[in-house]
Amino acid sequence: MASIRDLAKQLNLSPATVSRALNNNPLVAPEVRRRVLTAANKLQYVPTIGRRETMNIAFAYAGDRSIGSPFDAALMEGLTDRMESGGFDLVILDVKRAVHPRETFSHMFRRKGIRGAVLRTTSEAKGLCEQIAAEGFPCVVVGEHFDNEGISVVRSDSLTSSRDAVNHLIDLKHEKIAIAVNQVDDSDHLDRIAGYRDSMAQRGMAIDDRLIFRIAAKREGGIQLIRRIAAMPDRPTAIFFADPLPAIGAMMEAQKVGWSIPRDLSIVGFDDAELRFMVHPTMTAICQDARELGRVAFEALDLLFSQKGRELQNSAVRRILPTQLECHGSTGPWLA
Amino acid sequence: MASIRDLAKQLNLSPATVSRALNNNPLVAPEVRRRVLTAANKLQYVPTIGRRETMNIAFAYAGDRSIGSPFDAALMEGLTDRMESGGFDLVILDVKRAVHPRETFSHMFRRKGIRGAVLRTTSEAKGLCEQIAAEGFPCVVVGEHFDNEGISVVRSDSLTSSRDAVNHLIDLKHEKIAIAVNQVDDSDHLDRIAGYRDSMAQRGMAIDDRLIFRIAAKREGGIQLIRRIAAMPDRPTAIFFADPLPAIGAMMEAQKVGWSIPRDLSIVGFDDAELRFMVHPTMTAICQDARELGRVAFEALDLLFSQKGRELQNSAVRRILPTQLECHGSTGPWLA
DNA sequence: GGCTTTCGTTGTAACAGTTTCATGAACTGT
DNA sequence: ACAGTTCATGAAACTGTTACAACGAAAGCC
Repeated sequence: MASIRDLAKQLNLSPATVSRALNNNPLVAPEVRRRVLTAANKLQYVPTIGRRETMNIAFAYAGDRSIGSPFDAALMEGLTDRMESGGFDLVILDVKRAVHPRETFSHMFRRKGIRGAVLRTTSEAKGLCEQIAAEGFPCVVVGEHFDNEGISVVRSDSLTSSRDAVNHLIDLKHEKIAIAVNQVDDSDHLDRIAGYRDSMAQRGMAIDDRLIFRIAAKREGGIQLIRRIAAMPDRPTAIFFADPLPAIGAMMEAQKVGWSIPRDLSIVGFDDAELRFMVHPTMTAICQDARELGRVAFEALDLLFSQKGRELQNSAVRRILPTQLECHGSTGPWLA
Repeated sequence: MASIRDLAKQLNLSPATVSRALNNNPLVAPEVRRRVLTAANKLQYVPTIGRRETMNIAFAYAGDRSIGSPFDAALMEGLTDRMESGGFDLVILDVKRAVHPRETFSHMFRRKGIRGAVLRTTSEAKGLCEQIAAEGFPCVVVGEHFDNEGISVVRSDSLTSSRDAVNHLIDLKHEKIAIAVNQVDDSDHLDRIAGYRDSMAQRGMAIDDRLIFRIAAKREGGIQLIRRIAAMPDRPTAIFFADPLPAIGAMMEAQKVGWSIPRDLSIVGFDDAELRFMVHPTMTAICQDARELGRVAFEALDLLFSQKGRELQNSAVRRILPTQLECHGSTGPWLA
């Protein structure tokens, strides 16, 4: 509704200055820029081209750009599925790179004609997402969760399925069950640890903190973990991996060391794509439907758009999708 | 350079009508629209917002959308690597979906403020790419090649490395060497067959057409191929796969059938990502650097932009990147 | 046939945002 | 104190888009 000229009138400025402030032109006083930006946020300014509203949605990386992962690809696929019916276009973005020095994030999005963002983040960049949401820009975070109630989130529920995974291993008579989690903390991964603890406690198993491993969420991490436990006096007989790639690395390395899977070691992994079918033996894994996650993310964003007009505060959306434990060939009974 | 008002003046129309024609508004006579579009193409019309040129580049799927593959993801990663320095944004697009009925492709791109496109295509949609290029819209096709000299192409050279792959198998004393290629024809895959034939002929091996298999480029395709050759009286002892996923499917299925790799069967695959490290044993494969392909694609497009001003015709760019044969654990000498 | 109505097409004008150029204020050097 | 420089801003000119009016041709009605 509010145009640049409306903002200008309200702030006693010229449209030119407002435009410059919004575009991060250095030729504008910092104090004036701040006033313009706060006004733009308060009045829910949306840029238009001519008389048409811009129709871009961003797939934005908040932390390190993990584009290239199957998870992200599937996410985008789901997003575009739903988007094109509404005439939206998807723009790929790295917020840290795209933002100019001393520019607000919402400001950067508006400059690019973006109406809303689907945020991908790593744990260390969570604060960045909170900042964007706090600026009042319509955004949905995928795959993380926040204590902050004001942030819209779409993610999978890994707590329940983590319990299922560990229960599955206990049912198979394993007694020394390890868990391997990404070394950088992340609420979703904390859930997986919580699921592990829950299940162990509920089934009356002792929890040995030395069996909770922090590793790099890459193939390398799994390889190194196998080397570590191979040197242990009484090694675990089953490992639950909270990430896809290290699980695969571990399966390879275990076989290289001469262990047979699942006879000498059972492994439960995590899979967003079809990696579980590409290894030998096929991998028992917790599966999340990343494509569906993308679809739901767009629907959440769309809801946010329609809410934005009516009511401003406390309109956060939270969608939690179930994940499933699929049993394949990498887990078996412990016979020793 | 040319604005909507320039076009209007030249065509004796109002700016409004030109804008409508360019935006596929139905309220414009078909004859008038045709005149506007040809003029827009001739004058190399580029839309601007205010006085600023739009800075969008499309990653466009011409055929079936294969977004979700590691190859595409890596391609995008490479593209964005180079793009952001120039202030460009990447827009994901499905041309068939995005184009309105009776709308030109270049027209659709311009409507969305897109300056140039990187085209991903399947073999059956090659004609679509030729059409876009014929309309004079700056575009680069990735991964295909064309007889048509006027189309800019960035691709890997799979001919040489296909020869290397087959030579490698011949060096290992294999005598019955099969090749498995995607069942839909595609110039890049024809190259791989040509490389196979070249090498076999040069080394004095008989070419048995029954050892040239057409399969689906999915994991399933590889699985079914193994079942087929398991039933053959004198089966091949080595297979060269021209696609990543069936190679992996085949390795799995072969081991399921009880064959040991590489003792009972050698396999050379194809890899755009890191799949070769995720299977057991690690897979000998022809590797292409998809990320680099993306970088080069942007550079080609950038070159096209700068050429466009000076000279109109015959400014097609062709970049062919080398691929490499990496030897791992899935190939070994034939001892029978 | 003459009139009105309707529909399709086009132009005018008002609007969106951006940038060039000019203007004035504040600061700096002598 | 005065000239020169730098910085911030506004007016104006220019993008592209759409609401509204206007025009003309075809169709319907008496």
